[in-house]
Amino acid sequence: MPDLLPSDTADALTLDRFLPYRLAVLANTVSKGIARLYADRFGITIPEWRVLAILGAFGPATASEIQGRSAMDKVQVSRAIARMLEAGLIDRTVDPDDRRRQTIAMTAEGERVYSEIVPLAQAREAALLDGFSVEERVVLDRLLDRLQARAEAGEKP
Amino acid sequence: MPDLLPSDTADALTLDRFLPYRLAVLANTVSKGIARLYADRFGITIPEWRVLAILGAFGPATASEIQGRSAMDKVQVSRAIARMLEAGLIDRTVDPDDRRRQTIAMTAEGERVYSEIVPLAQAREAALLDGFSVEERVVLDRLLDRLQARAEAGEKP
DNA sequence: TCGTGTTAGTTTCATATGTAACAGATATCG
DNA sequence: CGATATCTGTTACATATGAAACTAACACGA
Repeated sequence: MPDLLPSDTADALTLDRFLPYRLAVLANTVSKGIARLYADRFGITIPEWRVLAILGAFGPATASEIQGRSAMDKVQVSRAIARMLEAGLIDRTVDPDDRRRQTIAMTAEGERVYSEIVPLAQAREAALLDGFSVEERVVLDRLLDRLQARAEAGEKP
Repeated sequence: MPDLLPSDTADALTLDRFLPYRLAVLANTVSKGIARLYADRFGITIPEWRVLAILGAFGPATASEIQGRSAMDKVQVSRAIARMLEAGLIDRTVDPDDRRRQTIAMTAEGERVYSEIVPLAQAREAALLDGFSVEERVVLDRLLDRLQARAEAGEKP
């Protein structure tokens, strides 16, 4: 019998078929694999990579914009920024109109690291999806979006 | 193509469509939702819930068996066991044939907590899949298994 | 039975993380 | 104006985590 179907045995729960557990294990396996791509080579962490990815995709941004686009909380963003400033991957300039805000931009070094990581990350994503047909990728894409929406909907009540 | 902005480069990567990132965010959203089910009410953590789930599904087991069935490392299992012993949810008996091994079993209290959590967890899983047809559940099930296999395959090389 | 190697499980230590408190800047409303 | 609220970002503290060192028990060959 396939899993994820309404169970006939009412109270049995097999951990390795339990969707939240499977998602946690899968995400963890994938994250570790990706992190190894840049942890050793560039000495950056997952939050730092995410900041780079946001800046690479959208250009300079404030910390709160990065936060909004990355599902990281502001403490994670603040700490990632601190480390990246230290490492010379980004610089920041205070917004003259609102001196609370600081616009973050990649340095030339940050751009260089970014442009090296992106192909590695994309190759890893492609490897994950190796053997998936176009149709399967579309289905996966939609199912993940729906799961995310359901997960967020279940948060508030 | 002019290279005015990083986002103009051909190989741009949009974080919120990047599969590893999406999996991480989804798993995190789901895990937090589930954890709230038992964190407040029963005072147990995710590793402890996993130990309970293993014991509930397979019966008494040693720490290393729990480890093998749960994708947790032995440190996590050891710490979960220590807390659960303290809380009276499990007890352990030294294996007379091999005194390094300790068989872990739920206490009556552990069984009670387990039997209360299982329906909550299953309801949460059902809520996640609400609106998914049987066919969609089957497809999701298979895609997740294949992704997990691909993710593990990408670990070694 | 001694020595070496292996296994089960625990502890240590350095780092990562989340919550909450915080400081500084701006916004609002009387 | 001026008091208060709100926003941006940082810091402090307590807890969680993972890697590696460690202890105790067993295995097995010389």
